This record gives sequence, C-alpha cells and structure tokens, in this order.
Amino acid sequence: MAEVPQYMTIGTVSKRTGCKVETIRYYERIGLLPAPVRSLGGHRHYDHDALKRLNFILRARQLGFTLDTVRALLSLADGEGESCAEVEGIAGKHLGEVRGKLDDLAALERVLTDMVARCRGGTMPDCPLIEALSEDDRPGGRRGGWN
Amino acid sequence: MAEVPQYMTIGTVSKRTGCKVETIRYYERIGLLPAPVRSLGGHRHYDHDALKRLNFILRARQLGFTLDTVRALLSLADGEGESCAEVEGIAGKHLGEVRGKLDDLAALERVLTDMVARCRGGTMPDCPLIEALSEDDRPGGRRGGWN
DNA sequence: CTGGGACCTGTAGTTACTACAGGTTCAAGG
DNA sequence: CCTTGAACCTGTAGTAACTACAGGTCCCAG
Repeated sequence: MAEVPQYMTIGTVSKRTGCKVETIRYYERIGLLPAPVRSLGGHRHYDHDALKRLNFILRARQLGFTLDTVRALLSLADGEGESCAEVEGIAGKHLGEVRGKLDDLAALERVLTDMVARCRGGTMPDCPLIEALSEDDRPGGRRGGWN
Repeated sequence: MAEVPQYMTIGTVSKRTGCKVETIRYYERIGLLPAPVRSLGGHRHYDHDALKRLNFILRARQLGFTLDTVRALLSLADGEGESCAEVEGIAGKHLGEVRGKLDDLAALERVLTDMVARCRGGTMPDCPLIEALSEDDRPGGRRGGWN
C-alpha cells in the first residue's frame, strides 16, 4: 500500500518561509537547493527536508553569511565524502567567523538594552552605539577585507 | 597656536578598515557617512570619528543588517532630536532582531564546536547543522519576509 | 467544463557593492 | 624647482544577490 506522498508547491514553501518564489527558484538554479520532483505539468513538489534546508539558507543569509559560506556549511551538513580532517578545517574556519559575529552582536545588544532601560527611566541615554562595533584593536584586529 | 589637524586620506581609511575606496565613497553618496573636508585639490580628509563610524557600518553589514537598519541605528547614535519614547521604540525594535540573530548564531556555534571536537576525537560527527537554523516553531515563529 | 489562481521560463530591474577609465593631485626624491 | 609615480577624483559599467514582470501553461474547485 503506497503512502500518498506529502509535498508542497513552491507557493506554499514561499508562504511558510517568507522567501520569495523567485528566490527559491534562484537558489535551485545556483545549486543550493536540490531540484525537486515535478508534477507531469512541471510544477515543483517540495518535501519537508527541502523546507528545512531553505530555512537554514535564509537564516544564514540573514546572519550575513555569503552564499559561498552557506554552500560550504551545507556541504558539511550533507557530509559529502569529506574526511574528518577536512570537516574540522571547514568547521573551525567558519567557527571563527561565527564567534566574531557573536561578540559583535552581544556588544550591540548590551548598548541597545541599556538605551531602552534608560529611556524607560526617563533619561535620554548617551549612546556608545558606534563604539560597540567600531573597536579595531581587538585580538585579531580588523577583519580581512569586507568587500 | 592652531594644532595641526590629523587627517587620513580615503586610501588610508580603506587600508585601516579593509573597506574598498569605492564603497567608502558609496556610503558617502547615500548619506551614511558625512562628506569629509577636502584638500584644495579635492582629496577627502577623514578624521578619527569617521573611521569609527565606518567600522560601525561595516560590522553591522557583516552581521546582516540592511543599510536601512544601519541608517536607523546611526540616527540613534547621532541623537538627532528624537524623544525618549522614539529612541525606546527604535532601539526596542532592533533589539528584537539582534536577539534573534544571537539565538541563531549561538545555535550554529554549538553545532560547529561539537563537530570540531568530535573530529578531533577521530569520529565523524553527525551534523544537525541544518536543524540548528531551520526550526520554524520558535516563539515568534518564522521571521517576517526575508526578501 | 470553466475560470481564476498558481505555476512555469525567461528577461529585466533593484540593492549593495565593486571595478575600471581617463584625468587631476600630491609628495618624495633628485 | 622639476619629475614621476602613486593616490586621488568623477562617472560609468559590471557583479552578487536577489526581485519583479510578462506571456504562456497547469491545476483544482465549483
């Protein structure tokens, strides 16, 4: 007794993730998302794994990771034949970037939280907001070329 | 006795921040950076405050904040005539985004750290990497439209 | 069956940079 | 002082990462 497969159309995936239909097709075209099975008429049928994979991509993008980095992280997740040493190398490299972002975000959170608290107290806060993200004398100094 | 003003050329700022010269000029054109004083020949002369402001912009961008968000945060920092209630509203709104990103990054860090540790132990790790950023059942659910 | 919404592919546009071209400026060295 | 080469200028065009649109097809509910 074959089970009726559960699938979602691209529009449903779009609604569930908030990602535009065109962007989903774009990610498929550049290889980040696997091409899904199609109806006889050519409509895409996505399974739950595809939905999760897309959510990963979207959140990584929102965290400022480039598509190349997303691609590298996905290859880790896919476990495509890498040796343990390679996995460690790739994971370790991206871990550095993740930790840097965490530090920056934590600093930003502290300043914004302080501002909100002070405003509730009725005082206009000083705003060391720029200083929170502008220090260039941390270990490792400035980041390699941003752009 | 007038002090000799310290300034930096755009190339120096570029080298010190890792940001391309063209990008610095772009940020000036779109109003994120104030137009600096110029030499008689038209060369830009930047002070230390401009350097710090640019570092803020670059790091916020690397954290995935849009230029509009960067602009809003900078207006907080500039303290341009907002009331306490307005500051609280703006800061609070961006604080939500910051905390969401923090949660995601923390999850990603945990998975990557675990992978590195397991690889060092000689075992090929499972990789719940996609799951780290794909949960869509958290309080607040999925984010509003990404793109 | 019909009609309207969702889907398809392909093209073009937007945002955020980034490179390049041709001309000018600047400063160090002779 | 003069020369030279690097750095600077403006403006245009290209790239990365989407995003919208157009014209045609598919699909499903009534």
